Amino acid sequence: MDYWLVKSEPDVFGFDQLVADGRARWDGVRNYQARNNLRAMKTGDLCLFYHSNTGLEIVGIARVVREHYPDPTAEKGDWSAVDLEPVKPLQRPVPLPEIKALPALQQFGLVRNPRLSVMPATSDEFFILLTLGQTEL
DNA sequence: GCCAACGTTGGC
DNA sequence: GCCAACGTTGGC
Repeated sequence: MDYWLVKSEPDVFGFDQLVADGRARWDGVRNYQARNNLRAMKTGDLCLFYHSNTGLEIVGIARVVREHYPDPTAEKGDWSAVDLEPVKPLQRPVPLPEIKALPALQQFGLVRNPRLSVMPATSDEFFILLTLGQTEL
């Protein structure tokens, strides 16, 4: 089991939308590093769901329900998508400044490379963030 | 709306 | 293959 963090702008597709839809195709990624992370996802892996641009907090947990396949929104190039379903919202969203301030999270992708849209998390990082979010699996 | 950071492109 | 220019992302 691996852990990840995915970003989405809530104005475009927020966690509430994922809950409402029950399932979503995670497409439109056009960055090789992010794409390679998508390709490394396995069914059952868990993703922290982060709201970028507005919100700036981790708001929920999602699960990979379909492993990577060619991104149907890509007109050219070699891009991939996965499918996600919601697991649960965090009882308490975890804001970015709090993540940046924690010594234990200095290696976390959100802190080290804030522009990457799909990134791995270690299990330590994942569960620290769940604790901050006052949420259990 | 600005700007810093990063990735990508293209000329040489 | 290097590097400058440009575009995009995302925090502030």
